[in-house]
Amino acid sequence: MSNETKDLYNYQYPSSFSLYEMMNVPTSTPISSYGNNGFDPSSYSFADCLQSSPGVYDSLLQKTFGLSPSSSEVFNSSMDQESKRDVTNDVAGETPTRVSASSSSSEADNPGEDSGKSQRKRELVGDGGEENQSSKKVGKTKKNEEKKKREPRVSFMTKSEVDHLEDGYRWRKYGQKAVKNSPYPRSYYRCTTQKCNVKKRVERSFQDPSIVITTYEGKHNHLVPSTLRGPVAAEHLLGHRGSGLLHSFPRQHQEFLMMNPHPVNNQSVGSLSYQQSRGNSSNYSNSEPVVDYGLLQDIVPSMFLKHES
DNA sequence: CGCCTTTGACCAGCGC
DNA sequence: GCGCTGGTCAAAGGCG
Repeated sequence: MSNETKDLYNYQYPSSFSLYEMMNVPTSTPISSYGNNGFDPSSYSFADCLQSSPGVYDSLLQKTFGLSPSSSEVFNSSMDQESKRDVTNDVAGETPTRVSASSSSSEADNPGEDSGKSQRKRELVGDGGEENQSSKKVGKTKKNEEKKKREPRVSFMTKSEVDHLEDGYRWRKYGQKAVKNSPYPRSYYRCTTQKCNVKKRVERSFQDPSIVITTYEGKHNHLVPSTLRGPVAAEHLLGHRGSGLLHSFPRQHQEFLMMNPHPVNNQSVGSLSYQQSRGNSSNYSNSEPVVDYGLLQDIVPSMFLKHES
């Protein structure tokens, strides 16, 4: 991998894209109708929204930076950075709910595999071979074999009394850690569906305990389980079948996204304006065939397609 | 009995 | 190299 990094948060995005457009939110729609969850798109930065979907993210990388998401480019999106950003930037005095996401080299080609770490662990526990005696030693050797790879991540900040938001999927908690500088622990969950390695972290903001920060990592490779714990059937909940990152989202966000299926008009939205003159957004002229719309269509179905026409 | 949470231990990455 | 921190494992126990 190269060491090149791109700061997508600080990148100067063209003003010809509206956050509302990307999220298919009618600008005239009052926030209160978004499911009463505090999910306010006007409070998001363009980059935040952009990165809320790896599909959007990848497409923009391609169009803006001319980079292929699957190439060797490395993006400056480590967990620490995003966590710090989420926690430190978003809470104090700002609109509480916000999304951010990051993407790095994906392991999506191996969705059913455990992480290298767990493989290593299993080898340790399993055969009891020569490696069984010194776990640390084994760890070092295994380390070189495969670098840790990260799935795309999406973070939400949601005002909620409960930590673990129902999203239609079944999760198993596999860890909990104390968070530095925070009295609230961080919980680690994994999708219980076999061969689905989607994970999520849930933590409470230490600055505003009413805010739950949920970070999803990976993409479900299956439908929403029919056996929901909640009273609402998953299919009904989501409104349509399919898989994708959208279905990793908390129900509130799904509802928010599903409630806004239509493209927006050209109204100005605070600092985020959707300009008529799309012609100057040459960066986004879709002369090249746009790659994977799977996630893209789930979240912002019309965004780039619209520009393609 | 199956599924889930809890929790201490372990490991990797990173900064100093 | 060392210490810190985030992330994960897996045994043990709880619960319906």
